[in-house]
Amino acid sequence: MTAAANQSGRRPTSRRLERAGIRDVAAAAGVSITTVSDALNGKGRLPDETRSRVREVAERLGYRPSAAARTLRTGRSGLIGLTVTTYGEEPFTFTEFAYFAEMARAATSAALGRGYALVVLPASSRHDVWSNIALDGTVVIDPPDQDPLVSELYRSGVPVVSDGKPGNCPVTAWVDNDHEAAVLGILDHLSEAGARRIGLLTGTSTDTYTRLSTEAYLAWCKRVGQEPVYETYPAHDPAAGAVAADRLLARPDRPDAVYGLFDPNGTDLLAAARRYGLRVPDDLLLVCCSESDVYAGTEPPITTLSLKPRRIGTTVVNLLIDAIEGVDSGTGVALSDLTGGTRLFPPRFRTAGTGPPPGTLMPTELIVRASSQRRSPRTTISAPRPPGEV
Amino acid sequence: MTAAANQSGRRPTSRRLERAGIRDVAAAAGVSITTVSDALNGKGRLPDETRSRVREVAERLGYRPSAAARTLRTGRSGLIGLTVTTYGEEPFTFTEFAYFAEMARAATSAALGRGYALVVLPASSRHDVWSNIALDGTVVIDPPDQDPLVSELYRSGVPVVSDGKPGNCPVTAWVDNDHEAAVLGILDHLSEAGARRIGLLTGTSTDTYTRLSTEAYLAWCKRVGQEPVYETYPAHDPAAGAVAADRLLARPDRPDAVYGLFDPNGTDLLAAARRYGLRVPDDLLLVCCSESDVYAGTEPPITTLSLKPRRIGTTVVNLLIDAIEGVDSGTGVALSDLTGGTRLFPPRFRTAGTGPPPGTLMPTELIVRASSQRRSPRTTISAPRPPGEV
DNA sequence: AGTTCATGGAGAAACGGTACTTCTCGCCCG
DNA sequence: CGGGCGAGAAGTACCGTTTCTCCATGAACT
Repeated sequence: MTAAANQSGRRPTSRRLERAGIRDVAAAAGVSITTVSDALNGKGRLPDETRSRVREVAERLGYRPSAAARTLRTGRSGLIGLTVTTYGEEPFTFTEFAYFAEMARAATSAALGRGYALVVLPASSRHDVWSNIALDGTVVIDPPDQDPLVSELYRSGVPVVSDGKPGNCPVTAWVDNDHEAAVLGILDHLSEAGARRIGLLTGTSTDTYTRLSTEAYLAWCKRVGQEPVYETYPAHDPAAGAVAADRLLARPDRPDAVYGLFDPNGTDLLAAARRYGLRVPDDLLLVCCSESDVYAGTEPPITTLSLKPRRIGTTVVNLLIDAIEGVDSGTGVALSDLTGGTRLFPPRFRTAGTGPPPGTLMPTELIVRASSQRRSPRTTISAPRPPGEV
Repeated sequence: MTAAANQSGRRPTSRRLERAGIRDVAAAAGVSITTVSDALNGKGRLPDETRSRVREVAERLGYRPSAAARTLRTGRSGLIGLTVTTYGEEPFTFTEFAYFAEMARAATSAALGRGYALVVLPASSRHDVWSNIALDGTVVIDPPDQDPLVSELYRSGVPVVSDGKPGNCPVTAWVDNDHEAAVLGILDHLSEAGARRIGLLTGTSTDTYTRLSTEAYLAWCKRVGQEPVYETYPAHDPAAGAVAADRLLARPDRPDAVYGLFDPNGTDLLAAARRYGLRVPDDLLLVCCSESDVYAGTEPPITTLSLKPRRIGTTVVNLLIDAIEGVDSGTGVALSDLTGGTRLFPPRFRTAGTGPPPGTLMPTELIVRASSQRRSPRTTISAPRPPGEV
């Protein structure tokens, strides 16, 4: 059955050593290309015998369907963009901080588990790079207010799910930690450990994380009647953190406990404390937000707040893929409900409509170590573990 | 000029709110789609007036060319795969170690700079994920001998460049550090600092890095007449490292200097030394291979070997894109030369032919800190910086 | 006046699949 | 005995670009 591909008249020029196409398989198996497509994709009504025969022929010919052609026809590429923010001159902070690294890893893994692959794209990349890639959807990390990129993606119909509650950008959905609850929890924790004046090391940027956390701190201060004691610095500048930590401990109204919002704050504060002869936790209680496990090994070990980035990454991707498949699957599996808005943990998805995009708040986890306890150190107690993986 | 797209008779069904296509632009501008394509891509012979008019119309309509269609037609997707190895049960070690994280970041950046985006793909992902993505080429990190994935990619004509000298897989090109020179340099450095018996903490896996480094160590021992003192452990198991470090220092023939091949070895060895009451660097000289800057802050700071992952990532990607564009550009910019084989720093590219794939060896950098010096600590001396960026 | 040539642009064939629609049977049933 | 039905499979219109070929037209040249 060498009814070659040429017989179909579709290949006028002599075929070079190019890859086998679906037509070659069809010719070799003595069936139509429709049958080949159906057999390989498990569609259509075909007896198992035909199906397996076609598959075998395809295997023998080393046939690999063209992803480009499939994407063009089906409108789905199986590609998800992972937008990473860019600070300063460096292309992006992707993998710079443990948070992003872990989040990205979990996101990649989750996407792959559902048959999608992730494309890493800095938000600042040239427009042509973005539009040169067929994306089924995009995960955007911590979008700034009015991000033009996000707006355009959203407008052009590409689902966008953000990690971090978006400011003014329209997104399909978003996921974030309950930063307010986290900060309040830490402040209470420090209070219970005996802190009388709790300081905050925070950032100058206006992203949601910094803003919500700082606001929660200020609200707490007002509530308990403590004068706020905080220092700010540009979080993306690693050197500035040490300086700010020093400033905070050099103040006349020096705090006896500090919460640092960013990953390196723990070591910065520890070093500053050492310079001022302050002993941790005796003279100074310390907590910082970090995903790094180096704080389990510092002297003393430092209590950290984990944002559980893996959980976030997984959730974000799943939400995005739900949106992609829900919206486009045609069957219209109406998962829609209510009017959208913030809800707690078990994420759901809203298919269409107006109003605020649905958001999901994920809990954080406080890993209590010696630096925030005046007695019985070395105990590691976690907040009650919520359901869900990771 | 509402000569609508329907006039062409190509859109029988009523157009919904879909994105504008090139036909819509052509109709709106009153030209043919060829002209639109040429105008937008800077091709063809068109007066500037037409060009700018078409561009303006396209802009007004919010036209974005379909990446899928372009890919199908041109055979180029602008996508590069970044294959990450997978250890144990975790999906992949991507971003697990600082080396990979930095390398990936540099690779992403380099690719973007040349108009390509990176797709992160674990080597273990299901075959269908791989073949579902149109890749112009692939970067593979540390391929194991006879990697079937790499073989198939290579066979199907996709350029493959590996980070790490490949074992038996055919690749287009590869980049690696000069591990032998690095290890010999460290051993000499430790010797000069007064070490009499240098131990090695190495891995059990058979990847090139581990193998070459260990062999270099053994060769050095034989040359200087020292009995080898080393312990091995599965490098992907973080807990095993501490145990192995302990074993090494518990030996009757305890070394007075140790080089640890993996990132966490520094802290592991430091902790083990403390347990045995050994002072660093007085009783024990320490060097480990790491990209982490925590070793600048340990007590004492630890001398590290940096593999300069950013430089590697950049080089790998550039080599790959050279291969992609060199092979397919048709113009045949014959960069070809010689017969291929290992060469030092300035990377070149071989277009075709048989024989060993061209490899590029990149130098490493020893960051000397207190842990490997008996006198005058705190000095940071680098190896002479080679040309090239980063 | 007829041939070149450059200019500006249109036509249509791919690219390689997928998904409707249609066709041909053989069979069952009224 | 005709029509409906369902299985098995083929036909073919797209998906939205790029690119190759070709066609006018007018100016310049012989």
